[in-house]
Amino acid sequence: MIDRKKTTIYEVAKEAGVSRQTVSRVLNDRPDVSRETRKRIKDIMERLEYHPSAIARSLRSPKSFTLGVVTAGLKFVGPSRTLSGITQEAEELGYSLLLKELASYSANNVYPLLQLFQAHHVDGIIWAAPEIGDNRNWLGTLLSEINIPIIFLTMEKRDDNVSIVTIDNYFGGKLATEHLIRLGRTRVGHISGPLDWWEARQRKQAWEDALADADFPTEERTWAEGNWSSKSGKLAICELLDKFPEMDAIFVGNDQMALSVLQTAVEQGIRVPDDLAVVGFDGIPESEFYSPPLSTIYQNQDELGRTAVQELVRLVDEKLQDEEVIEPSQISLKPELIIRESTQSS
Amino acid sequence: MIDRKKTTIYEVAKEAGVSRQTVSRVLNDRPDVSRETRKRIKDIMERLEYHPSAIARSLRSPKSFTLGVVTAGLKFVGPSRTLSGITQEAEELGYSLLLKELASYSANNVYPLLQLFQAHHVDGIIWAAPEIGDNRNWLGTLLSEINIPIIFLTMEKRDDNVSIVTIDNYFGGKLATEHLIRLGRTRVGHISGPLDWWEARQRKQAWEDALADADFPTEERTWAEGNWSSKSGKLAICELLDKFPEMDAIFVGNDQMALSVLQTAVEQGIRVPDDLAVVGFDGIPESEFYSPPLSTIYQNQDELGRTAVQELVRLVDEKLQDEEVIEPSQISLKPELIIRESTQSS
DNA sequence: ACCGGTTCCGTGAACGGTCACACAAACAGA
DNA sequence: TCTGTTTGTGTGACCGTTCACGGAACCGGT
Repeated sequence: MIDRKKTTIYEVAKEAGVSRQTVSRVLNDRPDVSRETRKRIKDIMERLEYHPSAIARSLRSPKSFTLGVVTAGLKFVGPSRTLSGITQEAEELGYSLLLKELASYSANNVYPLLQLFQAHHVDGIIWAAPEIGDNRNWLGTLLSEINIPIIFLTMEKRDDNVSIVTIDNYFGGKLATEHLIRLGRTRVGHISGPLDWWEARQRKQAWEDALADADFPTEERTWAEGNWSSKSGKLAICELLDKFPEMDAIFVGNDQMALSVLQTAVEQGIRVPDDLAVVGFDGIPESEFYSPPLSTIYQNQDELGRTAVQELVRLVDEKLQDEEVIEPSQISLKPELIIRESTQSS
Repeated sequence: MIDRKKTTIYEVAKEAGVSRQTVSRVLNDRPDVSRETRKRIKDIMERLEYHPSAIARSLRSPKSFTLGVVTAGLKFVGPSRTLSGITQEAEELGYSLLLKELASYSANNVYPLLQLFQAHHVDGIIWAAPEIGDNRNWLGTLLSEINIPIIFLTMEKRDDNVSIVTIDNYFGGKLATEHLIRLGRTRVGHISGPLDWWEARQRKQAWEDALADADFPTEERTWAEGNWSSKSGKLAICELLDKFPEMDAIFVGNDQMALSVLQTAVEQGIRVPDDLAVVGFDGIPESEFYSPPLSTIYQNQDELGRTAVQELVRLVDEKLQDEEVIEPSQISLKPELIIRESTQSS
């Protein structure tokens, strides 16, 4: 099947009694080859089990059909779901992926990464690592120097022409908080994600704004900060119950932390939703099987990844044709509210 | 920083007044270049912001420093944790990764995949997709024809010389079941994963064997099959409570399904662990925050991935030197029992 | 019989490096 | 002084493909 010595275009050409260029034309489905010759060459390629070398191809031609992907925090559900969407869509569009996971969230090693991608002639780059602290500072300086289309996931809209695909976290936060308000809750607490994450800030801001719109106060003592993990959620809910004992509802920054809220409620004899209504964020499949089932904001990370690939490929192709001036795309996907028993008794 | 037209080895050579070969020698840290020349060339490379083309390099030289990775089910926790370990270790060892996710678990599209990896001149392949049904049938026929080292994750040991790194699922199942037996439970049920998965079969077999060793019977009515998801766990536990009402302990195939067991216990007024002791499998971080906290078998998937990369790189280097006869490695990592309140009241 | 347009195919160069080898200078030992 | 070895450097070919040409054969139309 796969030979020790791989067959090249030359051998196919010799076998068919044509030049290598004609074989190349067949390979790329160029029109200027006669029916019979094409057929004959294709048969020979089949028989010789010839497969073109992607490496040699990307060395010579402007397109490599390879995309670079930067991710971070693969051990968490969100990033890996997104990556899954990316792999599937890339497969369908005929692209391979060069994957890099950022070990830390800091920005210091961005340049070598871009360098590596360029060394591998990737056609485009998907930046799927979360926006944290100043780890996007390099954008201003580096981005203009790069000749490779980049698409960013989950980051704030900008005025410069950067292409972005994101999930509307602010909208999601509004959905969650307004749902609680509509239930008649007036003292709504919040456990945020780490506030150097843009997503965490968006969700928290939405919580504040929604309550302000309804003329309910938010204070320092009505929220606490976690780091997305269940463990941090545990600490946060304990702190919050202490600071804000009259709390009758809570919007938690993600489902993992919300799990700890439910556990703590059980331990302390707090009835959910009667004493405390709980809404999470993410909509992971397990949330339906918490006790009680968790109301949450579902974000379709799979689609996020797929959309990113689609847009990036569009950018790549546009660039290859127009040679100049690509309009950047800024796409925002809307999350959805899922109502379960942690806010509404059945 | 990153120039529009990338600089090549020629420009560096011209600037330094030497031949391209000398520059290449500096690039590869060959000994036969004088101190001063090396220094001068390195400075010039710095100044010109020269970076070698990985593509051109892998076209000519026997090593590409790229590994192919095949994964499946990235949206689940296990595979993505493993992948995370792979990315980190590959990064440390200076390898890039070409990632492919199998859309389905069937075996039909293995050949194109191997073909693709070969076209990209990968140095080695990590097969991190689970062994399901007959999706490893291709091994016998294809493997011998391939000239690229492959390492398999999580599969049964074989007599032919295939390199494997795996977690000892049978051992983990023993740990879990024997723990329950030691607690004095005599009617231990089981919810398995899908039995076309090798891992699921191993865990179930261990459950049977452990109970047999203790002279407790296992019957058709004392277990049920799930598909790893919480949803399937829900169905399974309901079925099992019906078939096997006197059950006083249960070993569940993974933590997600165990979550549903706990939820169902709450709903039906079954006290955990008093009426029913529960052990899961995987040791996901959330399991500590279930109600009650879940006893489980922790498997270090991160290390699994790291080990796989280490072994693969070893194979690659050996092959490059010896030209023949590589001893295959079969490594088995042991999971650990974590005892929490779902089996032992605090 | 001449011309322009298709249709089909081939040749040299290029992509950006590395490999094998040749070779000159410097140094050592006899 | 001659030979042998080490040290440092350059030249041509090559990896496997595509690009920019160029050109032959055939067609219908005048």
